[in-house]
Amino acid sequence: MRRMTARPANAHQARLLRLLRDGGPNSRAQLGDQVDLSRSKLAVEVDRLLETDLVVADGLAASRGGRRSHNIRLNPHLRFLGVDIGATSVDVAVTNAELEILGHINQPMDVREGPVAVFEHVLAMAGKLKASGLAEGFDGAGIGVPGPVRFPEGIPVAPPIMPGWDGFPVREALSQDLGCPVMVDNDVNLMAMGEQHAGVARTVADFLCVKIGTGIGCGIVVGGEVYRGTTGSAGDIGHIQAVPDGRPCACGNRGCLEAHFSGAALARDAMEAAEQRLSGELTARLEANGTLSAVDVAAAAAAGDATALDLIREGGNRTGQVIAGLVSFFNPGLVVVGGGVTGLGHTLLAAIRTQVYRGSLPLATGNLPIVLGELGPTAGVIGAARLISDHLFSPA
Amino acid sequence: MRRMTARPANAHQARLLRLLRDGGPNSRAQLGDQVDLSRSKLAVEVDRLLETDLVVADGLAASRGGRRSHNIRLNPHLRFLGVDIGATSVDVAVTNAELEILGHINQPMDVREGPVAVFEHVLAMAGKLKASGLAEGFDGAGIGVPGPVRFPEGIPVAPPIMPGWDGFPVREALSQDLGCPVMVDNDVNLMAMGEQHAGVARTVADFLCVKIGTGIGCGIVVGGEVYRGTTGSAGDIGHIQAVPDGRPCACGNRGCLEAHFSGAALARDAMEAAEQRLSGELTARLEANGTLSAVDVAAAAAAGDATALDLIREGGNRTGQVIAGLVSFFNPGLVVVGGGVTGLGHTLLAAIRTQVYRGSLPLATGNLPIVLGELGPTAGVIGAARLISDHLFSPA
DNA sequence: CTGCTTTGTCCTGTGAGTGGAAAAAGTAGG
DNA sequence: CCTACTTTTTCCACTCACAGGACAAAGCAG
Repeated sequence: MRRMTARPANAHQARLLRLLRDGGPNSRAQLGDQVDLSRSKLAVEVDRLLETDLVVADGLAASRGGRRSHNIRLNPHLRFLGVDIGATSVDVAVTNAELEILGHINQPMDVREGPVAVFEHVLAMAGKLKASGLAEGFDGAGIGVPGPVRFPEGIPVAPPIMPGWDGFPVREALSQDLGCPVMVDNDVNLMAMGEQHAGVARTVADFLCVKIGTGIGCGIVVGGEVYRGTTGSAGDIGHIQAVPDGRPCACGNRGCLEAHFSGAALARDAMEAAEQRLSGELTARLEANGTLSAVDVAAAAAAGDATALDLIREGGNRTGQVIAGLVSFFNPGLVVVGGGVTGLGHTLLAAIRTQVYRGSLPLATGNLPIVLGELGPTAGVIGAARLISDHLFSPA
Repeated sequence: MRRMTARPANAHQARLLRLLRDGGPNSRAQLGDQVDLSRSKLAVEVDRLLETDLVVADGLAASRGGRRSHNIRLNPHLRFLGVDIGATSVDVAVTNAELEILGHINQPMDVREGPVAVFEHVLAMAGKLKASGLAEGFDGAGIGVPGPVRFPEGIPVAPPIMPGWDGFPVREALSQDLGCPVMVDNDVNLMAMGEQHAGVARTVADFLCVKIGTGIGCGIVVGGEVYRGTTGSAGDIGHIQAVPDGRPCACGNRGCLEAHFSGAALARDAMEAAEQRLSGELTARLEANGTLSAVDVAAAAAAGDATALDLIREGGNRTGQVIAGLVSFFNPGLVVVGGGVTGLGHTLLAAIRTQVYRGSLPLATGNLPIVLGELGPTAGVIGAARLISDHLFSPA
């Protein structure tokens, strides 16, 4: 199929496209109820969208008591590619225009291999998805990278954990390789957008999305829009000081949150505990695999191992203290906790909640849900698809 | 003079009013350069504004090489009232429609007297300004209160330092008493708007405005707009934990920033030091006045008193550590420090800068100015006038 | 006094958008 | 099957905002 290049010609069309994206197939009459346009105007704009092929007719809707309305929907052949590059693995997914995941591949990989090597893999994965018949091509792609991004240009800037990416023109390069429009953002921001689109944050305008993976970051959503800060590094909370004169961190300071709790820190702590034979469960796992990761800690905790639980609780406390400060400052309507370590589940969440509810004022915490993300590993790729669709479904 | 009740009829008129407010008198031709409207359309809108009396003709402009253009300006009889209620004093000012201060009164007062008593004073002060011939009446008033506000309704909610104000309908009551539209906001937010309108933050879209007075608060500006949070308590950084297991705070926790550094905390520390005879300067002042305030510490520091300087430095360090965290999180383009204790000047600022530049990542601090507010005690009232003018100069 | 520039006004054309009328396509009830 | 009522869709005339050109008014430079 020829790829779509059309873009909405005006704000009305953009509005309609987003309604169809978020609400699925819809009758013309239903659309009319949601936008404030006269029937005539609506008909004109819908007809123009049909001409662009972005939208197709989809039979007749059920009657609402009178003449049946014509259904329309986004072209079912539209395909978005969502790419979520983590520190140690990559997720690639294909979605339709309604941002439903049609296929999803995860593959371990080290970002430190550099952009060229990583994108080779990504393109291969995208190729595999195409080959399995899910897509003939892509109409747009969203890319998440684990570091700050100069958003308008789609270029990583000074990313601490991915040297070699600094200044690499991700957007331009991938746009070339994929032959479609591309948008690039921080992986944490994409997770926030994912949870906003299809997860727990659907109805909240101002919220925080804390992602605890190899590192720790925080997506900030203000008035329904991701806030990226002046240089694109907003939400970089991993290097907030959590422990005065605490552990040395890769950034040069001491006591950074990330040095005390994150996938990497947790694995290291677990290894230490295992070597000191503090925990039978962890020691056994270490001897079995030769190494330990956050997953092992989660499993040990699930098995009731006290040491593992203590590690999680202490990390949750540290994280909760930092979040408590952010809650006081930002007064969000929701805090979402996600990322790799969410396998630690409710032990972690309980520790965070305790600290936040204790450390912030009642007015800020009174009606503040603190919850785990709903989408797990798909949040990032859904957010990526959402990013590019927001871009494409806006007036040219 | 009859008070103006007119409001702009559309976004174009609102735009023009704001241009005249921020840029002063302007010729029709100059306005044409700034808005993207045809000359005919512009002429129509300007004529309509002239009819409303919000705008008046103001002679001929200098020639720009051809026919001279007609100047127009906001009606010079328009008057806004700016009220900044602090914990221990109140500022009331009259401005013209260009938000220039025509008269300004400050008066000591305790907010804990409650809203009725305070507003009696405020109305008396407004009356005094009227009596001195600065205004015949007010076309709008902005009110700042030292606590969280449910913004749309203009009602304080659960303000810690002003019991008795909780739920008091400030906006409605004052609107009645003054006979003009009223908007209410947190005093810190108003300070931020003041510095944005006429101070150091004129050209910055995303910035933080830290106000250190009796308490500590932080105005958050995102994309040029004040961010107030879900319940109106955003920026309430006084109760972020700055010292683990630190001093007990009025809020019930320990180690809150406000308990360790603020006008009140500083005064108490100074008294302690004076009583222990650690500082001749402070002891002398204590004996002379019977009490000490932040002003005394500032004076002692200016005289080179080591104890006073230490107090300031330590407070600055604590504050700087908290701000460092906020900078990592928010990635602002500017940090403004203001409020009562700015008398402490560069000693304070240096301590804050040291902590922020040390404690945040280079990408966030690389090009981050940290400066003192430019407007001093007038920031609040200018911000208040700006608040109500933004409201009035928007489409009805 | 003569060109040239800028500013303001007038006027007409265009395109977006509204809202009513009527046709088309249903449902519900006799 | 027919009738009365609903909802949806199309068609059309009308309004309104706005752009942009023509032209007059006003000023500058020589």
